[in-house]
Amino acid sequence: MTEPAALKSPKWVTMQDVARMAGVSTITVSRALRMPDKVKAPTRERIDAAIRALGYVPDQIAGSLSSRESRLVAALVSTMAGSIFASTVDGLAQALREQGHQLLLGTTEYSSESEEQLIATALSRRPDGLVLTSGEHTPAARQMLAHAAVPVVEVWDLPEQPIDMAVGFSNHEAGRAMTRFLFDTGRRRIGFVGAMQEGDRRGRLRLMGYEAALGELGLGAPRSVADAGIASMVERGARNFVELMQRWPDTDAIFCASDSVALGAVSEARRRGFAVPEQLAIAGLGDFDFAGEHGLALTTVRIPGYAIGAEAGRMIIRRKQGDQDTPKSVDVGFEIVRRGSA
Amino acid sequence: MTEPAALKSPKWVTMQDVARMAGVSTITVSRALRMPDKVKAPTRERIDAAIRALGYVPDQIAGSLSSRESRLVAALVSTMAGSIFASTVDGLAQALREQGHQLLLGTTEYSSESEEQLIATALSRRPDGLVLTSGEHTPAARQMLAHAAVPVVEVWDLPEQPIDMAVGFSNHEAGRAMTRFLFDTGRRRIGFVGAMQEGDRRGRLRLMGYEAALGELGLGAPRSVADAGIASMVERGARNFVELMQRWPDTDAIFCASDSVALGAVSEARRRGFAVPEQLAIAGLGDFDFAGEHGLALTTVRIPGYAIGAEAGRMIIRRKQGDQDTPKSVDVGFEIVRRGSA
DNA sequence: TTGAAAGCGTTACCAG
DNA sequence: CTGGTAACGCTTTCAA
Repeated sequence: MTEPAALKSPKWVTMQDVARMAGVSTITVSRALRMPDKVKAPTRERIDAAIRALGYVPDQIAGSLSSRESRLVAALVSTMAGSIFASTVDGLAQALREQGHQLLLGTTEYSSESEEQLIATALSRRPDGLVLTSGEHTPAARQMLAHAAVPVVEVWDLPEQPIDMAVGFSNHEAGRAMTRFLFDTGRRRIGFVGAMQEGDRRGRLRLMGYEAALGELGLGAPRSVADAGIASMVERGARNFVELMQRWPDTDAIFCASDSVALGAVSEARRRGFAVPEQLAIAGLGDFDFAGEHGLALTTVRIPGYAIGAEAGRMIIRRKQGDQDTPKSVDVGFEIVRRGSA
Repeated sequence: MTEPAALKSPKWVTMQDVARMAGVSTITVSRALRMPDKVKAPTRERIDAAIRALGYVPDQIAGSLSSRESRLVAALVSTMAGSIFASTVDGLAQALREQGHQLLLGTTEYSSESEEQLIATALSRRPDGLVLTSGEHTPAARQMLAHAAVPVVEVWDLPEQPIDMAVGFSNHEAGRAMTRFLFDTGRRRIGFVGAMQEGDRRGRLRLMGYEAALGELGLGAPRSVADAGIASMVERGARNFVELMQRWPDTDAIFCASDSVALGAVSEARRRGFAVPEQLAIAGLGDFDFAGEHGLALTTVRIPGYAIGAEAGRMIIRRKQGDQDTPKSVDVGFEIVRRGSA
């Protein structure tokens, strides 16, 4: 009850106020802010002085409504936990800021709403672009996005039928490449751990790449364990590892769907007395923070997550600026990084 | 060149269009959307039908300008990489969505702009609240925030002079508690690793807590190593570990400023043949993803990061709704979790 | 180089 | 329960 006035009228300084103080019209203030060259120096200086004196902060909401551009890009990710999208979001935020745009972040995992709902909520901000990490979309969602005519970038995968644009790599090839790498280091009884049954397109693709390599190399039937009901990837890695070794005790190498899964597998393996990598090679995918040489020293498939985010941001901006030949699909590739675990 | 029209006029369906189709005025559509009870059922149904038929998505920009509420909360974090704020952002996003709000995320680390600039940019969206992770603020920044009269929540710390509200824990107490815990498990020559010289208030506080405990327990002079120029926390942990053991070879326990630092220290220690925890106990802080029992099994100070984010979101909403007695400061506490490393 | 007027799409405020 | 009218704070467009 001490400051009802402040609550009732958190009155922002408006462009009008600045204009009055500087003795010009609002449009001139607007110009001084956005195209300083088009305003005579003395005028501009008076305006700048007024802005500082009043502590004026432009109202982007009004600006956006008027100019019909929000300078906002929305990104929808499952979770930030688990390291997967952390650097991608960093890269995206960075690229956007460099271009004077901001990031609207939505997380989907703990949400009961459908993807359509989430997309609709994002679209209600009239973003200049949308970054999607999910990989699979309902026809309704696709239609909604087409209808909105907003640049869309799908990341961390290269869908055959991208909604609009995509920045990522071939998860299938990555799975195949690591399997072949393990083969090249002498392993012959290679298992796979950590893909989920459903809603995990990327994991499934990695698994399929692994299976393809197995076939090409004549390594026999796949040894893979998947499951649904486990919360964390690390725990999944630990549990699936145990199951895999029970079913195929002579396994000499395990490729994990991600570094988080690999962390669980490596930890459980060491706990159970397996010598990693001598007795059992374990490899991951992602090259997450903790996998580096100063940390777990995990042999992994490095994915340039930061670059994915940055490129996605740039593509949206370019498209927005009317660039006709923005690439539809950018393959950032991957790289096998051999460290201590395989 | 196939659809220049679509590019030139990504014409959004407006409330006007819906109103026309349903044979009502726009304000009735608006009401049907926001207060369905205040609209007669048949009318509402016609409106809903029109909305679906036209694929209408409300324009929050216009709505915000008119209602003077953005339903947007801005969060400024240093980076998403490094696991620290991942679950806090998840918690925040989740709490906000439950209340019909969205998250505007800004990262500061790779930015050359000052905090003032970043805050100003955020404020230009007229957010309903601001979540700050930095810990230290220039007088200009504080003034700007005061001027804006926007709810502000500082997280992961409990400043003595919060700008407005705070959700966190005592970093000093946490440092003290872990040091005492190490003492209780029999360690007497305890080192500290991983605080930066500057711009790292929380790390400094943990170090001070460690030093305080040392004094109280009569454990002699601090053994701490800090440095500035290392990129990743994991690498810092590895490097500082080496330096610490060179200067004080008889050290029998190390408390690390964060789990990332601890990961580096543990890894380097094992690489150099130290038996962890028998010969050398190593503890971290944070209870990050990778530190769990299925992973590194790191003894650590668990910080409820998700809860911090969720509570911050709720506080902003409550404040916005005019709750007079929103707590100024919420201590979420911490908890020592003993696992394999100490 | 500057300005006046007309929106942008929605919601607040009053009427009916 | 429904609607008319006037904002909201800025940018666009057209003139001067």
